[in-house]
Amino acid sequence: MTTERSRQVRERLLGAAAELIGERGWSAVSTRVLAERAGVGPGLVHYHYPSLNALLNEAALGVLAEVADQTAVHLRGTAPQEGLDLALGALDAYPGDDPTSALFIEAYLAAGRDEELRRGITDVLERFRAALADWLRAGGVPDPEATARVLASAVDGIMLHRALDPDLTAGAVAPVLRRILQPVPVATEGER
Amino acid sequence: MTTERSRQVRERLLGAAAELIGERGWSAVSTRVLAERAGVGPGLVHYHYPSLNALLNEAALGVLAEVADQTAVHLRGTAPQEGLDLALGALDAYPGDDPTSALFIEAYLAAGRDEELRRGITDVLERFRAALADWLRAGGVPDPEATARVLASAVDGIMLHRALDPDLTAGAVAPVLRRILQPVPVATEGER
DNA sequence: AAGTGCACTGGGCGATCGTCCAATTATTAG
DNA sequence: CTAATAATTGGACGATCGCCCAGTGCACTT
Repeated sequence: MTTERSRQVRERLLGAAAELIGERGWSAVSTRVLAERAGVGPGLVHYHYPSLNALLNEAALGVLAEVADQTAVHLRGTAPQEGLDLALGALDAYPGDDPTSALFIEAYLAAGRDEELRRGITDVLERFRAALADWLRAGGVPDPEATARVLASAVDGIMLHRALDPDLTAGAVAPVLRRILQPVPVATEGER
Repeated sequence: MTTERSRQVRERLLGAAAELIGERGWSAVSTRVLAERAGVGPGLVHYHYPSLNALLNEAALGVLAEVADQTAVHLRGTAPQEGLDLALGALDAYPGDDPTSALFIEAYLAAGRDEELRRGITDVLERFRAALADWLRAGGVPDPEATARVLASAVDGIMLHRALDPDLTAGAVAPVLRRILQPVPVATEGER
């Protein structure tokens, strides 16, 4: 039987893994530093998980799913422009060189080399894109499906670049990204 | 003295490094597999380069600079819409799960953990963003500086997502991304 | 108190890591 | 052709890797 204490240990291991993936990079996380960060013996990793990689997969997927679902919930019910500002503001909490931002990118890369992780991330991403498309559709944004894809990619791209370009703040990005949410050439009456 | 033959060997080492970074990930490239891929003895790596990481830095930076400069040249003189289609078409040559795409992302991540690499990539990126901004300005796109930043980020983000979303083709992305290049509906661009 | 079983420790296993270096080969200078 | 220098090899070094496992501690039942 699995006790409450062991559940807490697994949680600490997952938390330590999420930190270390971002700090050191996916393939540079070792069982020993992971165990040390979690405050347990080195052998515990392979007691609770079949392999180190399985632990890393679960840790990364957990963080991704949590951030994605939480973002989708926060967006629900807001107008496109308002929601965009809100999402970008939340993005400002991740400076780009923090462990969480790096974890996202590391997970995407690792997914290209691990079939199981790829499936998991694809599921999370598909759900997030669907929620994003619904939100865009409700806001009257044209071509919501394709727009959702591009928007999700662009936000991750900004997260990726932000570590190398401190000027890439939400304030600088928002006015440009806003154009994506507006209908094409035909001049309608201005909002704002 | 450095002979022609040794120059070719260094080139083969750099080429092998660029491949392996994309295939295995930055921190999973070892001196021995690198030397084997380049067809030389394992000791040659540290004969030509002070460390393995120095070789990886130079290899990644070389590819990045080449792609960036080449893209900037191709864009020069084209109209915004036309150039965007051209750039996205060229992007289709990288399916997302190919070594070159992954190399880009790996290099960005590694830059967060290596000060020297960070400086090198920042230079390349700054040059590319400046060229992109000039091109946008010539095309009459509003706020060319910020637009260039967002566009560069978005393209990298699409490259990142493409490995996980085969539907993210140039054809699906272009119509959405095109909106970025268009002025906002209401002519007067007020500032706050 | 003895028994049972999960949680956990710490060290051992062979493999591989980055780096270094003596020895060997290829190239060039005199 | 010989001497000198550059280029290259393959193996050694200690450290670290993922994984495994015999042994210990602890909570709970009987």
